[in-house]
Amino acid sequence: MSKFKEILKKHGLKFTENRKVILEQFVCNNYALSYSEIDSLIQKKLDKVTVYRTLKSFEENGIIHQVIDGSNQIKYALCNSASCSSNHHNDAHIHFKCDYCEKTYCLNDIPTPELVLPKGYSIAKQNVFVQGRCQNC
Amino acid sequence: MSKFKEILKKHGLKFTENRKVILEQFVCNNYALSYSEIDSLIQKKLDKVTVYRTLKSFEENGIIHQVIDGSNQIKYALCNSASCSSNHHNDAHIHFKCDYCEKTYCLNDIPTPELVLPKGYSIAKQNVFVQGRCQNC
DNA sequence: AATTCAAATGCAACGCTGTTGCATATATAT
DNA sequence: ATATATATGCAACAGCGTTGCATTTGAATT
Repeated sequence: MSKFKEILKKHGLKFTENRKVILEQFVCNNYALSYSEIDSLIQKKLDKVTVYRTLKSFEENGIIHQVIDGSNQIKYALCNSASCSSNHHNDAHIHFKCDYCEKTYCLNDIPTPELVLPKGYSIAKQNVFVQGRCQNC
Repeated sequence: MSKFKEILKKHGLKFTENRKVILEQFVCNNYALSYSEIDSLIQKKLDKVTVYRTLKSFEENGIIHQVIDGSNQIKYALCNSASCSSNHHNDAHIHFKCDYCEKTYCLNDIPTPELVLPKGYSIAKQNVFVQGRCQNC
């Protein structure tokens, strides 16, 4: 069984050519992707509805997670396979957006810091992203 | 001189009725506002181009700063008057988005934490926002 | 108070993001 | 080979944010 088929199966998704093509982009690129980036990267021309729905089902099944980087587009990146499964995400790491190459990377090894908020606030989720210059720029 | 006129003057902007109306929303609401929220809050019907351009000039002149809260809309909140001026923002505090009332607040007293990144990354700006339940919900 | 001029505003038009409803195609289990 | 649930594509739509251009207006000057 191909690598991509395996990943899809493991997360309870049918294998289709379109899903393979989209998943491949996440596996082969180590930065967060938006719809428009995926559309540019792939050869096969997919309807945008297909892409958006595929992204949503990947997210719901623990394959990818949303990455917020202030771009006003929804971006996604591969989950750290160990920690995420269907309907239970665990992506509490920092994201880094490079101001030069404009790519946003998961820093999977850097957890989000512990914060203390004023009385009355309860924390459900933390989002930390850092802008600056990346290793390659 | 009215309060609003004073603020605008101090930041080098002409006083206009439209600017007054928009600035008023930021002064009277202690949470971050998007274009559509401003449009709903104000009585006078303004062209959206005017609102967007006003927001941009407020930002450029140190009156408001962008607030990223994963909503995929540009939001802004008043700057802490002490620390921001034209073309020099200093808003390194945490933002809190309430999952219940869906408002995003500046926690001006909670600075963004110090982070240590892997070799090769340099930090220009940090963005931290926390989701959860706010004081009022 | 009238004049002037740069700056602010409004309008029209546009491109992009993301979504919904519905008809058709396809992966997989039988 | 067949059946069926699901994936896909198409059409249409609503909202965000921007640009170009013509008009209006704030405020400085006379």
